Amino acid sequence: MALDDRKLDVLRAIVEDYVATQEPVGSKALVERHALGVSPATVRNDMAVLEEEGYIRQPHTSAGRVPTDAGYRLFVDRLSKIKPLSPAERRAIERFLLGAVDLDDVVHRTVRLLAQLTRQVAVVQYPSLTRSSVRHLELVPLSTTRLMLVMITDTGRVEQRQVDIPGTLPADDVLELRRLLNSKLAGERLANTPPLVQALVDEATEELRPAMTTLATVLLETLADRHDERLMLAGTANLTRGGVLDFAGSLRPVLEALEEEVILLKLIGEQSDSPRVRIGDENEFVDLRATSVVTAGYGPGGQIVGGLGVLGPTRMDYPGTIATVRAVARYVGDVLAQS
Amino acid sequence: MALDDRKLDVLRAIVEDYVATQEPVGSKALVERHALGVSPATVRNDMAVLEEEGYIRQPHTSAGRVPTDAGYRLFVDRLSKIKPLSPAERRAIERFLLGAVDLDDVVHRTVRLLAQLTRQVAVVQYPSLTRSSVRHLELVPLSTTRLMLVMITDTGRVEQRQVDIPGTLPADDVLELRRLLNSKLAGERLANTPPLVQALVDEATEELRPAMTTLATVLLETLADRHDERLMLAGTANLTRGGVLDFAGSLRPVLEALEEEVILLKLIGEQSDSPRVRIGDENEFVDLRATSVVTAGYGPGGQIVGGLGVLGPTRMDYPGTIATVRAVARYVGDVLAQS
DNA sequence: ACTGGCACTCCCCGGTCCCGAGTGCCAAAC
DNA sequence: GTTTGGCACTCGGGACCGGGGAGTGCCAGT
Repeated sequence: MALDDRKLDVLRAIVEDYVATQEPVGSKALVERHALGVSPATVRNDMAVLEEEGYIRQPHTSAGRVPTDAGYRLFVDRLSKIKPLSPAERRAIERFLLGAVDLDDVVHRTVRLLAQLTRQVAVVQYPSLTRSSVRHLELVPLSTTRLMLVMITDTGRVEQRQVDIPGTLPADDVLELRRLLNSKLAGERLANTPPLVQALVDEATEELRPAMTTLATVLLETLADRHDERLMLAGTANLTRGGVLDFAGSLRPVLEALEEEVILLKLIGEQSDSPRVRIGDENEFVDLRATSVVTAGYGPGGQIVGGLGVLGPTRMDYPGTIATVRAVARYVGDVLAQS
Repeated sequence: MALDDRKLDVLRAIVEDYVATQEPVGSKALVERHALGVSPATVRNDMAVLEEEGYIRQPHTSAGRVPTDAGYRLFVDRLSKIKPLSPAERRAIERFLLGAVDLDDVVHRTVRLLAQLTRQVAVVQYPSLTRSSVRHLELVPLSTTRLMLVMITDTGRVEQRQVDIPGTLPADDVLELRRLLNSKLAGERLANTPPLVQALVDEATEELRPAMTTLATVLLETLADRHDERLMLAGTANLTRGGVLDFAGSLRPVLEALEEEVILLKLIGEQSDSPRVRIGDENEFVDLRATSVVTAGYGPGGQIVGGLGVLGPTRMDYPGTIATVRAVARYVGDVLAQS
């Protein structure tokens, strides 16, 4: 059976009421709170259809209805308009992010801002190294056989590694190594550097070859392993709002999933510009089947360099959350662009 | 009334049993599990005294006894010997920390290790800037009017700031600025730098003065404001072990306190070498009155540069936790020393 | 000083009952 | 055909109750 407009209205009303009250909503309460223009009995018939179609369900016989994941999905896709943020909210975001002094500070402020605005758990990924470009490479001699390699990217990330050089290295050679590294790599996207790094090794003079080889190894490792990706979390306390009841039984698995960076990176990685919503069991991680995740990519000038998002109970304010995530992602992109 | 040895034994037994079982312990169970050599009735008399003295209490009439905060305190101070860690544990710590590639990685691994070993919430403070020394300062030109100032410390911290220079700055001047900064500041403890920075400004030539002044401002800000201190958290999921029951009613306030970096910094800041234990309401933060905190300072070669610790229910395994915190703090100090 | 005995207290657990919200269905009305 | 009012029914949740049991405090005896 196709769902006519009124049934969709009923579904929307159920979602909105349930999100607001956190209690199963009955037919009578529905007609009282919303101007549906029909009687409770009619609403009951509609509800029966909606239930048959899998959009709502009863926690137990003779309780009100609660949206299913499919119901939320339909609501998000077709029934809700993204609320524009109020000018006050926009100003708050802007003011909060503009004071940041470095990338850590940007990420830190962003994640707290997101958690505060959405009243949920927020996650922000640092700009991915492979999607950044080299701005500058620096070599700092620590001893005659040891260097610190510092890489600064255009997204503000600074990576440092200690490198043990085979044999000793005169100061002039260090300068020459630095010059070579920067002339070849500065401005390049890190994803493109492996062949360039190899070329540096191949072209190095006899004296510099061993040191350059070591440096190359370290550089490539930096890109290859999991150090590429970092992230920051905030707002876990928000999981306990509205009683622990939100999370069927226990929020333990959710907290555990939040500690697994691999999981979080999968959630917020590979994003597009506009927010993506995963509802309940659309999520690939079983521990998060009671939660919904709203994520978006961010980056300077439309180019995506990282992801961010929030996580909360499936019973969440989707329009508001989506609007906030989108707005914050954009502002973060702007902040990164101007630095 | 003074507490004779047997009463202290009884208290110790109560603490140990309660920590193990998480249930109020009665006189009968006590004589069964511990070789006290007396009858339950005698133990009951002792318990009555211990209760009168405020070391234990009954949740309700005719339940077993539970240690009070004062009871735990006495236990920690006089009744428990620090368990030495097993060789296997020591090896695990060592292996886990040795693979770290940079400071972020050290802190990250440390906090996860602590959380895992103690099965509680772990906090690790980054080495405090004011207690570190400058290893190197680098200036990277971003444009003709903008520099990035990168400061590398001996504890591995790397701080970066963007600096807008009044007027344009030739490449040679940048090199000269860098030379000046490093010659004056390299090797100095950051706490001692403010007068040195001022001297740099005073001694600067006409051309360099404006740029140097700006750089000085940024440097001093970096030390002054809260950016000095950072920290990392792990193991919040452990708060939910043993049911939510641990935390009288709700763990909400605890999670909220954990989000307040100011609170955490106060907890783990200003540490001495040996672990410090705060039990229940000894804690200055009301939100943490149901928790105990075990903290220690760490740093290379006995010099303290930061703090770390764990937080859990007052009902925790103090000897084990103290031993772990101490061992981890030492190993972190070693790792920092050799880098 | 320690112990065994004993009465007492009070939590916990299971069962029962009642209430109310909400439903499904049906026949009547529009 | 759709909507509506009526009505019987279901079931969760809270209140109430009563027995069992763990644990205690106290006392008299050794």
